[in-house]
Amino acid sequence: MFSSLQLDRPLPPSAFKFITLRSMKFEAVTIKDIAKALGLSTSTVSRALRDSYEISPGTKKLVLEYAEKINYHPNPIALSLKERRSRSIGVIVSEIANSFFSQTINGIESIAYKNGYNVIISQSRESAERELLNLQYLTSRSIDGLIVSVSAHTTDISFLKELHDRGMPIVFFDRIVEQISTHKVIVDNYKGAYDATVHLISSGYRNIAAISNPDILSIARERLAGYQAALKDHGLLFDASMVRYCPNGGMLLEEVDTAIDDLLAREQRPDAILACGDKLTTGALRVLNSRGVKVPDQMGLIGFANSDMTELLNPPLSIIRQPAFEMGEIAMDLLLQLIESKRPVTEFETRILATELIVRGSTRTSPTHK
Amino acid sequence: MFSSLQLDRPLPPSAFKFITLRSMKFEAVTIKDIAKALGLSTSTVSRALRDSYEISPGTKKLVLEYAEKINYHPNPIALSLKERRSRSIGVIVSEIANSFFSQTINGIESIAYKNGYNVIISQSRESAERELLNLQYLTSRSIDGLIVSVSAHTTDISFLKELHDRGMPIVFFDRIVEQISTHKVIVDNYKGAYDATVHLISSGYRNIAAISNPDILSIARERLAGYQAALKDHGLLFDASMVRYCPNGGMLLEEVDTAIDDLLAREQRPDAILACGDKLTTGALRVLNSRGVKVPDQMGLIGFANSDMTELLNPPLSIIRQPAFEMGEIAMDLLLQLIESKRPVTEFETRILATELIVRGSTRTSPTHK
DNA sequence: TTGTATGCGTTATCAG
DNA sequence: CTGATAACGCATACAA
Repeated sequence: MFSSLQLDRPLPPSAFKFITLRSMKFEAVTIKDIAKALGLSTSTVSRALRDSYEISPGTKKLVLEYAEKINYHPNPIALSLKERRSRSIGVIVSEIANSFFSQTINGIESIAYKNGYNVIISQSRESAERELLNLQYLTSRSIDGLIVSVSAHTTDISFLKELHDRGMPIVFFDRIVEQISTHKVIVDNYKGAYDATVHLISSGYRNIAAISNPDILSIARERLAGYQAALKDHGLLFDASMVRYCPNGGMLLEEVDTAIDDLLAREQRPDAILACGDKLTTGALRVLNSRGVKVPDQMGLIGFANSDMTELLNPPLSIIRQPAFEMGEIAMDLLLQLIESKRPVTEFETRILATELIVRGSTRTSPTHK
Repeated sequence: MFSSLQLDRPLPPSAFKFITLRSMKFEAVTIKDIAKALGLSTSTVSRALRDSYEISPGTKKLVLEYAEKINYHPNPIALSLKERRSRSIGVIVSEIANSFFSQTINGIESIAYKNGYNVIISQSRESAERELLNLQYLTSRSIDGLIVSVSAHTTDISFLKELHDRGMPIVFFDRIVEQISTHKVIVDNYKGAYDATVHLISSGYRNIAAISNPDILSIARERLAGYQAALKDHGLLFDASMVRYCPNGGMLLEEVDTAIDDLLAREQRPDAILACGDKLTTGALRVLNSRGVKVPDQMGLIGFANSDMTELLNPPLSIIRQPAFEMGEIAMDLLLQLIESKRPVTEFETRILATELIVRGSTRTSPTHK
């Protein structure tokens, strides 16, 4: 059954070739071709195709049938030039190969698809320079709108601001820019971090550290605020030195290494860690594993995470999950409103979605608190 | 430090609004604006911008400086219309939110970016219909080329074939279409599966089952061929009933459930499983966990996987890793060759990359075999 | 009901 | 060295 393949399968993983022919460029059918073939003018054909009331049923039928037959499709580029809209939108994220973002893009794409829009994706890889380049590139590609989650290093928002001021529809999600008034989609980061911290506390942990994205990101500040409030509400002291920042949001392995090692080396060593970002959660877990620190017995850990692999971890890891797909859907939806609103937009929304606290497995000790 | 945020942070996760004004549409600067402002003709401006030899240094300087000042960027849509190329390529994968594909897209995007190309992504979600729709949509968007990994259900390749025959540059990767002669990028699936199976055998497993993508995919056949050969080379019997197929490649949870449950219910129950696809690997692990079957003590497991979470699993899981990023880079590179070759292409390559067998953790029993 | 002319932004061809 | 004009594919105001 599989033997044929087994026999003629070349084993060495090297490149091999086979010969074929390939010629002419890909040429599309135009309205002109139809007009010529049918002895009509291009305008008549155009109108027939758009089902204009001015065209007789006969010609209409003739044109439509012929168009169908030769597989005519209007050239979207010509249309874009005419309509001054490209029907494509740009998305900027820090990296595609990150569950949260790929799920968000998934949501964006699904709504875009339904509405006949293309999604053009580019990654900043947490570099503000690259983000700016992408931004310039995308806008020079005449996109109709932009969905953005800024990099961990973005401090200069002047280009985004100018873009917005000049009328480019923009929707921010997750890592938003607070200073720009437009639609925004975020989760309740404060509550997510608060609840997660409370979960750690009620699991018996008392000395809870946090690792965070850089402070310039609003999500980082919100999450830390939630963390801090939870500590306070449960009579625990907030110690700023128990918070470690990773400038690249965990994109660099070393920064998580040092953050965790720093915490482990403290004389008052934490008994649990709150990881305030997807990459930070996986990073913390990786480092703790490699240092031989058992989670959750020797160190409690909870963090923001979206990969479906987290449910397979053993011992199980409790996480704070963001509704990534829905965030993408909503962002695209809001963007479409901006793009397609004829009149000036006067109100902007900030959609705050709930996070999901997924508690997995048993906790280290029986709760001593509440 | 964080107290300001903590105070004014709205706690209930509901939508709130604030008022702003927003008016005019986003209008780009054109060559005409420059011409008018400088009292020149559009052709002169165009030539000055392209640094043509016919233009005097004085005018050139004038134009360039003014263009810089008012932030001129050529309209790519007008350029596309003129040059009959869009400088964007289409990518079709089964789903973005899958580590393998998102890493591949990462690679594609990085090469595309360097060469001034846009990447337009769409997902088939393992549906042949949706794949066809996407294909029609992308080609009607006048893309310059296509990078495709077909869905698990794709049997009718006539549209792809016609596209290719009409001159559309196409590169296949991973799930290739063997019948179409063009560049292809795959890993040595046969060897990957062979080595993985040998690893299971040398770990002491003797009764090795496999779960696979549908047989119509060449990668599925190649992997099973490798599996089968490894069994044979080690004196083990191949039993076709030990192979279970998941029609949707593991995209549906139930299909993995039944595949694994079937295997567990056999009178001669397998002692190990080879999972021949990323989704199948995570799926198998999920089901085994939920059924209380301990890996690797009660059931050996090895599979194709790309998520970086797999390294955090405990007990550790050995996997077969595909160099996803590199595959993307190579695919984009080959596509650029096709797009930018002036003369007809006469030779097509199939790049076969090596998989990486990542062995993690200790094996269940000491090897009884070699 | 159909055809002609114009413009979207750009470059290429041809004149001047 | 610079300017006018046509063309890319399409839609539409205007003419017939």
